[in-house]
Amino acid sequence: MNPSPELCGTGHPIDTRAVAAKFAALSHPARIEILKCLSASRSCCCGEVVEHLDLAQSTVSQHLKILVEAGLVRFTPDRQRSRYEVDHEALAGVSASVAALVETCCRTAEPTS
Amino acid sequence: MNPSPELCGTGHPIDTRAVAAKFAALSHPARIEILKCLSASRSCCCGEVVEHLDLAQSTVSQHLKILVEAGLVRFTPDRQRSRYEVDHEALAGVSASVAALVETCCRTAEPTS
DNA sequence: ATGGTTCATCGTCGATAGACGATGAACCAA
DNA sequence: TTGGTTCATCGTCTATCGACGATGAACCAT
Repeated sequence: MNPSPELCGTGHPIDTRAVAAKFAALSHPARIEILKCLSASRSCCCGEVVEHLDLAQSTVSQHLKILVEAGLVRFTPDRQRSRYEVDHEALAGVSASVAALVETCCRTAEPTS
Repeated sequence: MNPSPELCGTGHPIDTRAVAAKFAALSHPARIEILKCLSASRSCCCGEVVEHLDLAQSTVSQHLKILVEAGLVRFTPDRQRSRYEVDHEALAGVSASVAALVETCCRTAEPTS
């Protein structure tokens, strides 16, 4: 699957699997909606997200877990509530990864950097 | 699933489903590897990609199809070959979508950096 | 025409995703 | 203690993903 960590020889690594994992976490509409919901309220408990999403509580909980495991959302237990908030730095990191990927794919030859 | 096209009320739309679809296309390591391979050679036929990827030809063909359907790769039949090349603009569009999402998710908090 | 490439598609198969309801733990209020 | 919340987890079910080999179409060669 991944014969070499560096395929195109541009001198820019880009951890393929890690990047793909981030994308996978963002590849479901509900999870993007959750991100927007979380950011709109700065932080939410699970129940608040459920109100916005028209999905069962267990389903939302699963999506939240996926986002947390992907490192895009921070989780803080708060009494019987659960605080979820966007990890802005991590999200910015994804943005940077995408930008790097795009740059790699547009720099069709010379090993810069 | 998607009760309103605009959830967080920031005035920034972001088509959730479309963005999620783009991410889904990028959510597999092989497809990212293919993108890097394509960009490294400017354009490839299917067989060239197969050489790089250690996957069956039919599998690679499927991945290429997914990328084409997602609008990230352009396809041009060329005799018995098939030319595949990265759609740089589309890829840049994904990058912009991510940036917009990040911005949306950070606007309610402090703009640290 | 014949044979060799290249590639997309089909059918299959196992694994995973994504949805749900049910359940139980942890917490609060009375 | 009792009862009501909130939430994570479990078990289940269906649908899709991702892999493969086989097949056939389209295209060179000779």
